[in-house]
Amino acid sequence: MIQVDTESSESLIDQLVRSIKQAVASGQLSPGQELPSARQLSGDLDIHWNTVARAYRQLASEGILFVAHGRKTCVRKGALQSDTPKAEAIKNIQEGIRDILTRARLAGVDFPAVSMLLKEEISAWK
Amino acid sequence: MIQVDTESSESLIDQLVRSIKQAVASGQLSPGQELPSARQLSGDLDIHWNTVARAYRQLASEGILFVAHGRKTCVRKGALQSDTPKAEAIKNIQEGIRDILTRARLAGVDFPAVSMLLKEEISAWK
DNA sequence: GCGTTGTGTATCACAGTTTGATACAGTAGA
DNA sequence: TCTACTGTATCAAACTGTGATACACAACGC
Repeated sequence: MIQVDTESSESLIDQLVRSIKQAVASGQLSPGQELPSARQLSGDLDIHWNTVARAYRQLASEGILFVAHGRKTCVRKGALQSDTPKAEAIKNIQEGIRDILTRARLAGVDFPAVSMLLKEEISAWK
Repeated sequence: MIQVDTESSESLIDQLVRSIKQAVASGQLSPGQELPSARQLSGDLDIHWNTVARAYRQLASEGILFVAHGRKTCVRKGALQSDTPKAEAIKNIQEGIRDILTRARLAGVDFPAVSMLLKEEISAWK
């Protein structure tokens, strides 16, 4: 479920943060649910456990996870009740959309196709 | 038109590459059109000109720009006729979409709103 | 032709970031 | 309370991004 690619130019921590956020947003990880320990997950992914611990801490600072010394890490109840202002979030999403449209056009994929892909992804979402 | 943010965590080169790609994809820069020299653009953006030169080279390696020693840099004719396989491009776009849906859900923005934002961006595209 | 000016290229050095190693400290449960 | 398991803190090595600066090629005016 949670994956990283050692070859990617994106840092391991960023990949972990993104991957875990996606798991939470998609419902693969529910509020309250425990995550594997940093050491255990790092073993599965074949990276250093400190890297996982750092990703956990970053997600905690963003209000997604609950992390405490000596205890298991879990998804924060309320991870899905954002505290960031909507306007900013929307601006952020717009930037992402512009980026996708850029990639699509440069790759010769037309915009109706992108719309369709969005619809598909939405219905694939749990 | 081309902008960078020195405060951003994204590297200057990546920002430039993204920004220029967007300009090409949106038609603000047309195939054949000359870009400002690295030194000139760097002056406008208040960064080192070597950084701009590096972004130009990266875009050249991706087939977007035509760069040659001693000559002005321009948008490659055929920048919009991609040579990357469609299947790969679509996978790439899907990843981008998943990322946007993740951000939306975590920010409490619902999916119909995302669809609408996409429609808006598409119609705003030149 | 030839010099001047403008362009991108190459390479080195410094700074910041990412990752790994390892010692530490808190928690839970037998 | 002891053990096994959590996350935390901190230092060092490797890597990456950026800047400085010397170089080489092209265009243009004389």
